[in-house]
Amino acid sequence: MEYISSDIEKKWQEYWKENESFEPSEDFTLDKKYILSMFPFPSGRLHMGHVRNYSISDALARYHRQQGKNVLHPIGFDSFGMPAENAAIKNGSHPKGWTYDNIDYMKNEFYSLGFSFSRKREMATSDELYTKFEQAFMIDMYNKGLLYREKGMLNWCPHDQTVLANEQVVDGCCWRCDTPIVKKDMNQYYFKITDYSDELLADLSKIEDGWPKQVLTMQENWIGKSNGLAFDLLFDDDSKSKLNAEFESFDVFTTRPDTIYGVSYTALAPEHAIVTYMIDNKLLDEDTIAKITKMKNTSSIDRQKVKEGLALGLNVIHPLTGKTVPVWIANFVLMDYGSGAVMAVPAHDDRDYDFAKKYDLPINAVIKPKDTDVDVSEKAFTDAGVLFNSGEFDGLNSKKSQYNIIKMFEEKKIGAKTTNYKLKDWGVSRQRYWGAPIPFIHCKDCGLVMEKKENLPIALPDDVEINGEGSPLENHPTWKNCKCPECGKDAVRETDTMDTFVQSSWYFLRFCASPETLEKAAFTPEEIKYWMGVDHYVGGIEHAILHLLYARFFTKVFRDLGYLDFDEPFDKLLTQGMVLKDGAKMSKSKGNTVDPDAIIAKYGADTARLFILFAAPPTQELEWNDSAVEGAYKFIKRFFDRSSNVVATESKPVIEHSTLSKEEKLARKKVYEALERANDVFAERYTFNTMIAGVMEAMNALNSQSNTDVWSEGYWILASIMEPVIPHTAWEISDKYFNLKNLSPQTTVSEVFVEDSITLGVSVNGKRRGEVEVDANASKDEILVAAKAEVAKWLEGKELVKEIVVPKKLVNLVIKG
RNA sequence: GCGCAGGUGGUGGAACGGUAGACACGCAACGUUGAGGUCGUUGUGCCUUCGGGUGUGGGGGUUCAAAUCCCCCUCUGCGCACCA
Repeated sequence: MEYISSDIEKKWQEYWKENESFEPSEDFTLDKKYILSMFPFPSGRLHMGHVRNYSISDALARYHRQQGKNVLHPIGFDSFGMPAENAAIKNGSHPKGWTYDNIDYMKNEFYSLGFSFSRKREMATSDELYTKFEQAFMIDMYNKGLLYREKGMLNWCPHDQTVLANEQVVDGCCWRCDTPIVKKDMNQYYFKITDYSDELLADLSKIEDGWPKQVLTMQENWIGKSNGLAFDLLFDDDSKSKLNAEFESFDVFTTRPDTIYGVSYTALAPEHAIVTYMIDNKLLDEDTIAKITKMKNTSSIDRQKVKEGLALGLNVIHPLTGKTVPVWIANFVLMDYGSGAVMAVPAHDDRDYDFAKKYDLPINAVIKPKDTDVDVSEKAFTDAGVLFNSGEFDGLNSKKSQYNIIKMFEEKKIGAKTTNYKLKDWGVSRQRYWGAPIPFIHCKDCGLVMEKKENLPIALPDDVEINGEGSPLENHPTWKNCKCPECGKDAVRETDTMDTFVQSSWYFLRFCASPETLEKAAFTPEEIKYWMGVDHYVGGIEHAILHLLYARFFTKVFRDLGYLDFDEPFDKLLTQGMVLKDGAKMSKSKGNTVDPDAIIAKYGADTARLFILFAAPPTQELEWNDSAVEGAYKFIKRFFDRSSNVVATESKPVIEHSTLSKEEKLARKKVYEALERANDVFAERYTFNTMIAGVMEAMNALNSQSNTDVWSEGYWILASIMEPVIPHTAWEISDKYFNLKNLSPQTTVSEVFVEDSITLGVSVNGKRRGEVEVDANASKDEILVAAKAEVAKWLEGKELVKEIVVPKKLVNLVIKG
């Protein structure tokens, strides 16, 4: 019988659909596994990265299903977002039609790959039902103070005409279209993620066993916690009067209080309130104001290129020495970190050093290495060391003095130990159409008012014109008009929509909702309790910060809102590597893509899945290789063809091992080795490539013998091992010969590992010189006699100083002379 | 600059201190074939005077034994980056 992939795959895909083979049970007493892969954006067609992502999660899902677990393996679409609008502008399509057409197409692709998703839980985040529950959460979060509206300087992408979160600005440019970001002053909604900075950082320890270290580190760096001293710098009298007594002081933060005696100037961000006051009140000359304005309008990338500054003509008093210190503006001081002002110690900070050199400011060294003198004539000395020229702290090391200096500031009540974070609140409003509307209303009398929950969802209007200019909701003639839920007077809806990362921050909770729950609630507490946390989360490393941080944040918020009672959503995270071709990431612009549909048409889904899981371990990059794909196809064909050696049976054949020939014994051993490797791979290593290699070895060994029972037993087990990888072929074989009974937990047989004789490597001084075959029960002395005979020529005339026998592995003889 | 990951045949990759290169791709030879492909068998790290030598980015160390552990260097990829 010939292997015709299309016939077999179609047959089983229909069978799985008709039999609802992959729907999870609602029996919450069963052992569960929640296997989740990051859901896709409905871009139109699957790419190889998708195939890899879902091949990995599907293998996990199918394995655990075979093991008798109640498996939830859902799929959905992250379907709001700008590409739908961009397509609308380009082709005149409607974002909704475009999106749902793409979803239909991609769903077919998924099922043609044989992925074992729960069909009943399919959803898209642009579904009105999804929006309904999400809007209710927004209202809850607002009421809890976790969502707020504020005017501020925002990241604005001039190309996409929308605001971006800090996380979405990459190297000063838009993460989507690479356009340089400009700052724009406007109203924006924020999630108060900074309330959770400490917990998001601390709880990384709760998931460190299940997450890649790289991701943990990236999140840690992103949150960016640093401890230090915050204190006020008081203006001298002259400066106070210059400022019309409006300002007494300003606040600075330092992580190096040990260098405080080295302060030779201070610097404000160009956006600092004192600078703004001086500009507004004409306390600076025209030329200076023009320079500051230019500084403020320079993009963040350009601002990093060269240090610029200006003296303000103000002085503050050093809190410890009492000396006056000049106040400057410096472009490297960031308004949104700390207080937007710094104390500058050029002798011990690289940035301060460059700036001092440029503007000829004093460089006063106060820290030196333990054993030598310090030299700051060429560059700053930024290491920790020993203090000098530091009054009562002379002679202390950096660490000790930091503690003492902070303590002294606290005792004198002129400063305090302070923690700063790089993490900022998450700006979530977008001035776009294709997103979830923010369910808030602006009333002239009542101000910002929440929509009533019974009126949700606030759905998008379909009749919009999308031309890329301004917000279609803002320009819609009627949609935004409404009545105030509080006073009933005319009011207008918020026309901003939510960042699409909001939808992906809780979709994994929505998947827990059973078909019965779907309409009634986002999910029930029982469902969440049973299915969460996600046992295996599979996705790309590119989400290491954005999505994974936001999802962790939402989980903690939902916990505090009382919807659930755990801290972290994803127990284990598997970040798959990229799919490359010719050494570069597959992309349309590079023209090096391989279309999954074409591979399925030519070789079948099983071949695509086998190649992808065999070519590299899942966490590594995967280089596409056409002839290796061909190789995967040939293996499946061989696997299928040789199944003709099997005799149909409904239970695994019982074999009397001792009566078998050497080849037959070896075949059984290889089969059971493959089984043990498979169990190990699924338990912790996920190196499917080695599991498949084990099956190939077993196949090679089976082919070297002709015992029908050994063939049947071998296929009983190998088809079970391979089912998560090549499900169609495995079900076809298992159905034909085993009535599918072998797709179940497999037990090992210890007798196959018992050997009559074993081969040991023999090395002399660690170098391999030969091998000996000895009886399995041979004593150490017997082994040594044989080993010495084997390598006699190497031992001749030498003194044997040590003999090491590693059981079942090797013998090492150490000689001298 | 800081952090993380990594460097093994012609290629993808095995080897969780114990016979380096499993398994596969590629290549070569032979068989099958009118030819090509498929399929099957065999070989394949490098050098070699066929004794052997050498070999996991480079150098050192620990060990009876190191791709694996430790130190230094180097290169590559990824992330963060004027964060005070």
